[in-house]
Amino acid sequence: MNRSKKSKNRKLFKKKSHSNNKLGCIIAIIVLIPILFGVYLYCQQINIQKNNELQTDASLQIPLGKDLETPISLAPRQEQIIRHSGYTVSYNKDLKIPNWVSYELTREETKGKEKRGNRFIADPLVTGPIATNADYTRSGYDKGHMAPAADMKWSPEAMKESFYFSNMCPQHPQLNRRGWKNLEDKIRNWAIADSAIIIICGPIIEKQPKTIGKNKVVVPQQFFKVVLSPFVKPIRAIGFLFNNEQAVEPLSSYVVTVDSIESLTNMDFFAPLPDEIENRIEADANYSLWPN
DNA sequence: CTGGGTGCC
DNA sequence: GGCACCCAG
Repeated sequence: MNRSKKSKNRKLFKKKSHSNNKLGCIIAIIVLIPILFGVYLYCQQINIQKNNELQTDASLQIPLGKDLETPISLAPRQEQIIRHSGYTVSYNKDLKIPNWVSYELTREETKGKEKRGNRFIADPLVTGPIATNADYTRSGYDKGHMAPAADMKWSPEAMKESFYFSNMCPQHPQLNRRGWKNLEDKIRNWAIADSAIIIICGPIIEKQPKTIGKNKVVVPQQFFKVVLSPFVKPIRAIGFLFNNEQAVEPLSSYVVTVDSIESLTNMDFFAPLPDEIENRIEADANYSLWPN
């Protein structure tokens, strides 16, 4: 009896120990999985940092972030600067069009799948008059996006914002649907190739501009686009200038220096860059340096 | 909302 | 063909 009890006890003990081991294993796994996952994420982070170091010339001390996207106006003018999630706009209520629109497009953002919205509406953050659909209807001009919808596929919010009239200019159909669109397509490819691209674009207005619609929406004479590839070595920038008319020539024929667009618009682009770098890249207009 | 138009990869 | 820019009704 004694023996039997002892044996039973031992059995019980053994059984208990076995069950403890099992429980221990499960707990260990539960604890280990998040730890391993954390380590994995940390390694990825290191990798990303490493890649950025590889792609960026660290010695240039390039300040990253929104400031590079925001041009400085050298001449006073009507403007309301609005930062949307997908782009920043300087809206001009006197002209009923933007002075400029800027945003950064990353490689990741180009992979977005959000569908084109097509709902053109007033910008809820604009104070003052703004264009309507009726102003554009049968005007002979397209509602031309400055920040294109196709660059906002990464977020429903950004997609919606891109259809605000603060992001729209009267644009010749044969510019909007051809030269301008071709440039947008090209820049998307550059964003993929160079990991990110900073884009600033807008209208150029003549002295006595034509207007359309009841709201007298100003019809720009020209459109500019300046592009910065901040993560390549050497860093590069390029400018484009289109007349607001049919644009069917190869994109290279619309290339100008960023400097020349600064003169035309009285704006300073990419000011946070070290002067030496800024001066060099803004005087350069070499289309062949850019990815295909 | 749908249908139609055009150009380009 | 699909996608991008749109237009009109």
